[in-house]
Parts: sequence; structure tokens; C-alpha cells
Amino acid sequence: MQNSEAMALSAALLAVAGELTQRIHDGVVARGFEGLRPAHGFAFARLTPDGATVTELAAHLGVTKQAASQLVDEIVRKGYAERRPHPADARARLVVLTGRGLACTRAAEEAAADAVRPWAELLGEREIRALQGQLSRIAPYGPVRPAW
Amino acid sequence: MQNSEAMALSAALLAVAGELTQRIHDGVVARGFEGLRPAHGFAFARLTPDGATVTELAAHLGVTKQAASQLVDEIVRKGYAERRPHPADARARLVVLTGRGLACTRAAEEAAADAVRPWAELLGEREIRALQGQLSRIAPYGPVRPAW
DNA sequence: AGAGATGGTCAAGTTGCTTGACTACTGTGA
DNA sequence: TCACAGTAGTCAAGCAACTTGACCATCTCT
Repeated sequence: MQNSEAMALSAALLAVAGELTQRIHDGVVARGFEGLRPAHGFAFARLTPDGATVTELAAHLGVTKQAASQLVDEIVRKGYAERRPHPADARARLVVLTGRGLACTRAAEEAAADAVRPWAELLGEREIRALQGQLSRIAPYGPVRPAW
Repeated sequence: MQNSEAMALSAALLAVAGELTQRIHDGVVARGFEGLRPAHGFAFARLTPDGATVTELAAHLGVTKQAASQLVDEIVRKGYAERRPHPADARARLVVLTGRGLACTRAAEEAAADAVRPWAELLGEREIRALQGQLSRIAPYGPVRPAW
């Protein structure tokens, strides 16, 4: 594969990712969950279903634990999560989603489905499955990087 | 398609995009082009091959023209681009890449090829072509959003 | 029990973006 | 032809999300 082809593939992938991010975010806002940024969504994904500590969240997001702590402050203040004492470590605090936080993740799933639907109409259900399979196989295990 | 499936597809896509962004950036740095962020890459893509005005760049990046102007200041100061008088409009200035800027875009293409190569080994050349085709068909025409 | 490692927060500084205000130039219509 | 609304670009100030550095409480290992 030539370099220019790799770049074309990369550009298409990044363009789709940017569009998808924007659509999910817009859909979440449209469902009444305001004051959130896309980075919060990546945090919510790590907090379901069993919660996580600030340090785990920081590793997942690829930021410092101070930044993760500030982000938790924010979603706690807005009622999406709460801090509980950690059952096994008195230093740590377990951050868990509230009912509103869970409702927000469901809204994000709906928004994602809305965003993907036009792809299915364009490519067909079968091709979408193929896309899902391909992406899953090349997806990394490391931290999701919420900024570029 | 269920919401949770759409979310899984979205998560895989965003994870791959994040990883790809990081790898391209690292590859560019490894080839000796420092002091750049991924957002600069999106700008370079718009500046090739014929240059662009600050306002066009701002629209492409989805930011204000002040932010685009600051970004141009930065890449001019670092020797990647230069401002020229616009041939047809005395208000505007045409921002064009220097030789170093072009060399940097070639480095980015090489880095993209390096990043994609392991995918080809995993999926096979044929599947990569399919992926390229699928993504190209669902890629938006609007501004690339360099932040989420 | 003591020493080093780890979880979390407070404080201060950096930076990339925003909004607001302004100048220079364009082009359209009376 | 010339006034005027619109556009290109910059300067300035403010904001918000992140960073680095310092610190205390608690865990873990020997």
C-alpha cells in the first residue's frame, strides 16, 4: 500500500470519527444532558458498570490524575456521579454513576444509533457488520485519547 | 441494529482513530518535526497543494479565524509555512507551505503508512481496501473537527 | 515497625481557544 | 462614482482544560 493510500484511509477514518463524535455529543445535548463534553463520555464508559477510582479513570483517559479529579468534580457537581468510600482501600474513593449518569449513557447509546443509522442505509447492514468486525480487530487496548 | 451495537461500533471507531492520531503524531516527531500538534496536520492537509487563506483554514478546522491565525503564526514562526499577498484580494493573505512544510506532510504520510501496515497484516490487503471503501463512502464533507 | 509506593487533593502556571473591537479592503446599487 | 454593507485579518483580553509541583493519608513489603 502506498503512503498516499494510507493517508487517504487515515483521513477518511479521522473525518468519520470527528463527525461521529460531534453527532453523539449533539444527540446527548438534544436529549437534555447539558454541560458535558465528549471527554465526559469516555469517562462514563469507564465508570460503567462498577465504577472506578480517579487513578483508573486518569489512565483510561490518558491524562494526569489531577485532570481526572477535576473532571470527576465536574460530573459530581452536575449530578451525574458520586464519590463513595472504596470498599477495599481507605485511600481510594470509588466514583460511580448516579441514575442521571446512567440515563445519560443510555442517551449516548441512542445518539450513537442515530448517527450510525444513515451508514447502514448507505452501506447495508451486512457491510456495517463487516466494518464493526474490522475495527474491533484493529482497535487498541490502551487508553482512549480524548484529544488530538 | 441495537443501540448497544451502535455504541460498540462507535467505541471501536473512536479508539482506532485515537490510536492512529497518536501514531501519526509520534511518527512525525520521530522524523525530526517537533513543536507540532495533530491539529497542525489537519491544517497542512488544507494548505496543500495551493495554499489557503486564514478564513478558509478556520472553516476547515471548525475554529474561529483568530484561532486559525494564531495557528498560522505558529507554523510560520517554526518555518513550515509563509504568508504571501493574495493575488486577487488585497485584504487576504495566502498561506502556503514551505519546503520544510511539504517535507513534514511527506513524513506524515510515511507515519500513516507505518500505522496502517499492522492492520494490513492483521486483516489482509483485501479487507483494508474494503475498510477504505466503506469509510470513504460515509465520510462527511464538512470541516474536520480536530478536538472532541 | 519502618520505608517506600500509591490514591487523592490543593495550588499555581501554561496554553489553545473564545469573544469583542478594530482597521483595511471589496463590491454592489442608487 | 461614491457611500455603505460585508469580508479578511489582527490585536487584546478572558476563559477553561490541562499541566507540574507539593503535600497528606493509607497501603504494602520486608
